[in-house]
Amino acid sequence: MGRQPCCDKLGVKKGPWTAAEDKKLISFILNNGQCCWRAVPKLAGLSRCGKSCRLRWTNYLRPDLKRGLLTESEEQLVIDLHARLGNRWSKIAAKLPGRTDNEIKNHWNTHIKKKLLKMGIDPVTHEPLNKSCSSSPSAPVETKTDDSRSQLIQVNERPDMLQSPSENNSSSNINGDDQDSLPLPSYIWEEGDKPLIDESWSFTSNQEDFNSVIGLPTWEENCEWLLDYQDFSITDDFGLNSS
DNA sequence: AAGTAAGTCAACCGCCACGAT
DNA sequence: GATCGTGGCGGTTGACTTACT
Repeated sequence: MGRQPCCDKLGVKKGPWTAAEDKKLISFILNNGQCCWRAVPKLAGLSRCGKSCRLRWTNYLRPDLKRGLLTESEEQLVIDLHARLGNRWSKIAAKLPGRTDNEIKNHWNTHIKKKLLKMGIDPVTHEPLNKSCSSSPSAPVETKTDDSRSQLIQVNERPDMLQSPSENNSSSNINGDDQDSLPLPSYIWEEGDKPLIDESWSFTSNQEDFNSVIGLPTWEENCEWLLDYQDFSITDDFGLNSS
């Protein structure tokens, strides 16, 4: 029988998104909220598949995303959660507000995996590479022989970190070098636009309280950097006005 | 300066879960 | 209960960037 493709492949654009496409998608979602993704491309005037639109939105355009590298504590949390959950990136991402599963997955594969291997830890089992089965993978406790292990213990002993990962991040500067945590490309926001906080990415009933706890910017803050960013001479019709 | 290797990350693909019918 | 449509997830790819020779 076979499934219908999520969208007919003919005439569907693939590859990197352009600024104009981003803008179309954003303004559509701002005006209509997140509805049936299959219909979004048609309604928004995009030659993209609905899946692609959803991915672009959730992984890149969502206004509540943090950008830039994961902090030490976020990384540690990812390691701990991975030890418990395995490759359930979306579950792990759910514990790190402002981070996407794709981002965490990428970071795991490019940074953390290597780091663990260097430390002599199997990134799959979270066990030391040289000894195979000293303790259960889901319980990284007891041994305090090397750094990473004791770090795991630290996290495990702090279940509070699971509640508010950035609490001990000195959250206002969650990335340490947060300046390079690139903001959402602001060319896509109209000045004065204020994305509606859809329930799907409202974490609590009181977004502001939540943000203040976990270190996410409020909308006002978001708009501030958006406007600041616009001052960096991003002016033309959706193209980046580089240097 | 040019060529190559390694690293990074946005985006795609295929599968699965789940709700509607 | 079976089928269909849709959203979501995890694995993978490939374009691009950076580091190295």
